[in-house]
Amino acid sequence: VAKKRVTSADVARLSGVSQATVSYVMNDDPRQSISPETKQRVLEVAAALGYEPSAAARTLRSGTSRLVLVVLQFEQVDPNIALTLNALGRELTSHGYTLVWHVGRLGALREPHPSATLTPAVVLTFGDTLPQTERFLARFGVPIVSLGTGEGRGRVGALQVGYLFERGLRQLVFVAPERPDLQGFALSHGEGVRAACAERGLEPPRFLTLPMAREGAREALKGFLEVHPRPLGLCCYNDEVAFAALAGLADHRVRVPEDVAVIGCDDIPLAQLAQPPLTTVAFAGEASRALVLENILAAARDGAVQPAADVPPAVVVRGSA
Amino acid sequence: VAKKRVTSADVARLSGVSQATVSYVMNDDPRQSISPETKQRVLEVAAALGYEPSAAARTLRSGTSRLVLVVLQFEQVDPNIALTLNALGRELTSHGYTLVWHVGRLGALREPHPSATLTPAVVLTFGDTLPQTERFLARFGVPIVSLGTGEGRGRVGALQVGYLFERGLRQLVFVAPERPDLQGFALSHGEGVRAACAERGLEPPRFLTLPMAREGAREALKGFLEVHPRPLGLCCYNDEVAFAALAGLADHRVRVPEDVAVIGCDDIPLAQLAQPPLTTVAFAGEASRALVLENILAAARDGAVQPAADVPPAVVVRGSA
DNA sequence: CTGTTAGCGCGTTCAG
DNA sequence: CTGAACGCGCTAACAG
Repeated sequence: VAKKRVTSADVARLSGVSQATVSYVMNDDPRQSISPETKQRVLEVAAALGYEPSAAARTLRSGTSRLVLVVLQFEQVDPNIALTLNALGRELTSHGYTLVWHVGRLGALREPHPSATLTPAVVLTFGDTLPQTERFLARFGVPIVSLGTGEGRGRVGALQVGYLFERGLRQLVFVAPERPDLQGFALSHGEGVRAACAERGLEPPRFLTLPMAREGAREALKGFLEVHPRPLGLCCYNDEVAFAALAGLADHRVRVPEDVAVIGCDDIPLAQLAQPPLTTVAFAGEASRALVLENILAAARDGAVQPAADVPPAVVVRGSA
Repeated sequence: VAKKRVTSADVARLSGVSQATVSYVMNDDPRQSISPETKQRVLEVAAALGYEPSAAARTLRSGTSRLVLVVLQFEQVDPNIALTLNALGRELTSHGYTLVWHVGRLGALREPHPSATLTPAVVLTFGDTLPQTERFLARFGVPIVSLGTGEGRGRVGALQVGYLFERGLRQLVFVAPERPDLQGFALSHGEGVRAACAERGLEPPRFLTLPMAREGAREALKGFLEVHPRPLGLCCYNDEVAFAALAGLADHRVRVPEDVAVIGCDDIPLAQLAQPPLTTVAFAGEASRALVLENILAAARDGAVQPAADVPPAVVVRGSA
């Protein structure tokens, strides 16, 4: 059922002009002057035929596509990241670019980077690009724009410690998730917590890894609570982990925040619906989005690689700490 | 800084063969017999040069890319959907396809469908494709594979009602989210609830729309609870809405499940961590994934449009109902 | 000014 | 295993 594509040649023939003219009209080429009548006619024919220029041919010729690829090396997509990317996608659309996502870990496997199949104008990452991938992209002149870095996570640790310290907590814990796709970020977050504790003369934070299954979280917490005296302050890697902590604590009838204070990170939409409402750290994404957009467009134009946008996190105080 | 791309012609020249041979070797063309030595040599040269075939040229020539585009018309990505798509993506990769996501509503706007820029081999949807989009894709011979339909949501309603009915609840409520990107699905879900109630001779379900902000949820619930006698059974559109309901109920000191029973849908990872653990409806995704994969590959090969895969939902009993 | 001709970009594929 | 045409749109050079 091979429907033959409508090509610019078809449009040219039916409107009685040359292919070149069609191209000029379709792209509003400023270096050419086309009479209004011709322009009109070409556009009408194109619309009537449902002509849509072939992205492949266009990319082949111009050497670059109008695609922006964001690589999310996670198993799931953080709601806030989804929201931000959505907004970014809309803005890019209005600039003629299309934002697509590639979700999932890549690396160890022998497969080519998705950008090989996509030839995007720009690749967006979260500062978690492997060196080999960077080289790969550099070879093809695909600029990388970073949306965030491990550094951000480090600062989160400091904020969490600072807040809990002010609340009078002296015994702190870094709670990490089991998810392997997050270990890199978790490491730098944990490091931030450790450094902040040292800075305040607190003893080094304990490290606790919590499964996301309720029973698992309960068990892991049980052993931990038996060994460590309260009050305790839990610096959670993110809000999901904080939910697991909250659930486990509830199962052990531990009072939050009196006996154990819990602070998360990311401020996911469900955070405010936790029991008690989750105190957490939020990234003020809005402020920097314009900057990110600028970076992307600049990179798409002249391949300039900009530094990562700076997103300052801040504590959102609710009931859990 | 224009690095010149390595082309198949370069590889051909350096390995002393024709471009055609390079192509045959790279694609392992079964209709050609290439001597092992030649093959070896070509592959070595290609590797040494870092040759990567141009996706654009390939697409242009063969008329189809190795891309699979999934269109998610939501603002956020349901964790289970993310997990499923991730697994699917890995499987597709091993078949030489690349799965990319386009997230966000499209439609009313004048922008072209992302597939115009991507020329994917297949488009994946959730049965929420607009007729105009379908026509658009049909014109270019891009097959659509559906990963789910509104029907599925209808069946969810029946399951929720059935379960609550067995638990002795007679006064049921359908709780919808405010998110505009979900109204279509919510409608068919609500319809399922209504039908199931009618079938059992219950009075028609009330409809309640709940904001995702805690205060909003509390307020909305307050008015509702004043008017309606308990016990009440809440059929929630999804687990997020159920969390909002749970939070609001907790704020009003309503006992769950004794006074108000709450059942969600989707079984998101956080569901088991709710207070109390959330009873919900889960889709047994695993079973059907192989089928979906088959559908996609078949569609990519010969453009066959298969019926939507059948995913049977089931109740997961926990503490909230 | 208005529009045309012709070649390019790169991998695929058919007839030798 | 090769030569050469081909897919489709872009654009420099050129003609009316």
